[in-house]
Amino acid sequence: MALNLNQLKAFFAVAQTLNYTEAARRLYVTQSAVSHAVATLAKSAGDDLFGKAGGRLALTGSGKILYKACEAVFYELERAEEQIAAARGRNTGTIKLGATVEFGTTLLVKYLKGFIKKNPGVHVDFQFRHELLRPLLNDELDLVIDCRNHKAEGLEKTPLFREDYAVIASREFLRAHKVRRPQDLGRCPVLSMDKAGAWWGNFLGALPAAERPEFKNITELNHIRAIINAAMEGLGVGFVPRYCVLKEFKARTLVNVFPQLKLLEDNFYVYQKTGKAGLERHRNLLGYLKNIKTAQLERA
Amino acid sequence: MALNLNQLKAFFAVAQTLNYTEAARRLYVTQSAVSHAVATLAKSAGDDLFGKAGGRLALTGSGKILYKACEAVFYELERAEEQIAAARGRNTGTIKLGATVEFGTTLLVKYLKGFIKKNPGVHVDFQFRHELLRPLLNDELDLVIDCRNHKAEGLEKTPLFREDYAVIASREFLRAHKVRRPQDLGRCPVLSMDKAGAWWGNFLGALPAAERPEFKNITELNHIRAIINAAMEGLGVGFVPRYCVLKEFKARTLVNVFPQLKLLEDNFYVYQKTGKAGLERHRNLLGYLKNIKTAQLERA
DNA sequence: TATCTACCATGAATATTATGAATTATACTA
DNA sequence: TAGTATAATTCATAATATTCATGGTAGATA
Repeated sequence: MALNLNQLKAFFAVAQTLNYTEAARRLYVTQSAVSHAVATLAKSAGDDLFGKAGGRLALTGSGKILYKACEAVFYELERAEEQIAAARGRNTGTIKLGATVEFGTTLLVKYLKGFIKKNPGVHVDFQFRHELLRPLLNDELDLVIDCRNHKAEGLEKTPLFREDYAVIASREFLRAHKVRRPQDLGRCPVLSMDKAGAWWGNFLGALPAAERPEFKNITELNHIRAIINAAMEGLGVGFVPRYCVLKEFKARTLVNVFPQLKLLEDNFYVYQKTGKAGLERHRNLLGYLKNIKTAQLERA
Repeated sequence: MALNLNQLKAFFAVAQTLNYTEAARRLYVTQSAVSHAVATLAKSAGDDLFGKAGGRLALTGSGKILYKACEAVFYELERAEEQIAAARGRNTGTIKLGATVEFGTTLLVKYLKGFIKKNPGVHVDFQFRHELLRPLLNDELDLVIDCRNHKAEGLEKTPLFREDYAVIASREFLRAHKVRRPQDLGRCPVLSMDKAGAWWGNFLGALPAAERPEFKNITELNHIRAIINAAMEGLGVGFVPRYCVLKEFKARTLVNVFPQLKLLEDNFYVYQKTGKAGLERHRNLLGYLKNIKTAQLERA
């Protein structure tokens, strides 16, 4: 079994994407090259590495064993590479950083300016989307900032800071719908990230069962900025992280509907694969991110 | 830094031998190939991996970092390779087993017949020498059985069994030298593995200080079998593990000089690099070896 | 069922990379 | 200073990886 890093890389990419064509794209070679590489590797391993389960590509038992080894091997080599550079006074490497759309576009890019300046050798790429877990798991992203609670094998989670939420609406809307108490929202159009209304969970959870409104009219909007704008237009009440609407509160274009209500808070976490947690550039970025305080966010 | 396993292997071999020519021999390629490989690797790492300290080759800082990574990487890959084979019902791989000369040649080879039969896929190579630690550390040996106490970074030690020693001499010799008590050995020719007489340490340590003989006449012989044969020829008194001379005692060609004396015992240990301890073939062999009881050795 | 479409496998040609033989360079030794 | 052991070079060649062009297959679509 004369192993070979190129073949292992090809195998690893296929294993992560479960798609030869996509793996080839990721490696900047042709699909044929990947196919050849994996075939040769399988031959020298003496066993097929991929099989087909219901039309889909899937790792065989041997494939799974090799995949684990590849993870360890590549992370180990990456670590060594970085250390060698670091020992010579250079920090290097790329961090593919993921975050939710609103947080990323409005705050993260601004706040990270300092980190990027401090670490000129480290390149940071951004991906702002709602789906963050899968890209993290198959190495499309290295580091992810999310307020959702993920659990997965080999994933490391670091708490960052707390965000609190606010119920928002325009002045006119409130007047028109006569909103006084939480129950009143039952008869209002409600803006939510999801049709089921789970998005409002933190709000509902903060209320005694008797006072919980039952939403009749939910409008789905898959971006927080869209919810904010819709609320300003008087299309409904929204529920968003407070840091997103500080300006609007100040400009009085939006109202914090229940300012006295103590809402359950969500925690922002940084997620990364355990194997990557040892990377210096990851540790540096994490250290930087940990200094983010909600206050600073509000100032930003 | 486009790494490559061949280059890493070349580098690793050079790092272990600190000699390009020797590394080449080990990899079954020419010195030129190794030189090329390491040079290319160094270029892509952006730093020299070896430097010369007083004419001797030595790892640079970057080299040391890479060496650590290589260790992890190669052991990881080897483990994967073995697991893949094992998952398909085959046990494979080679174990380079080291032991002291006398123990290895007389007992180990016999006793391991069972293991070799049970594990047809696993190949065992033997190296019986006195110097076992260094070959173990630079991977010339995978597993070493030794009664000496070694301590080194990243080395794992498993106790096997105890051996006890005996002072031996021929009947004629004892008569001629009138040996009755330990002190009498001071005026006898003494057979030892080392000129300094440290070999007899366990014997001397078993005696109260007052009864300790001071050897005047030490003959160095670097094989236990040689000591035994010399003792039989009447060239001196020897000090050897009891299991080596059971036959001679029975045939009355040698005498157990102080049978009543409770000699300090030495423990036999199996040593292996920590990284290799996870290998299945290692675990199997260790399990087999642990079943060795002194009694069985005597029967063998 | 015929026809797409999105995949992956294969074979031959080509580009790239590793290796070996021979030689030169270097450093230590006597 | 020559002698020895070792590493670096150079250049030709062998081995390997990659591409290009093509064929095959399974699932989806009409």
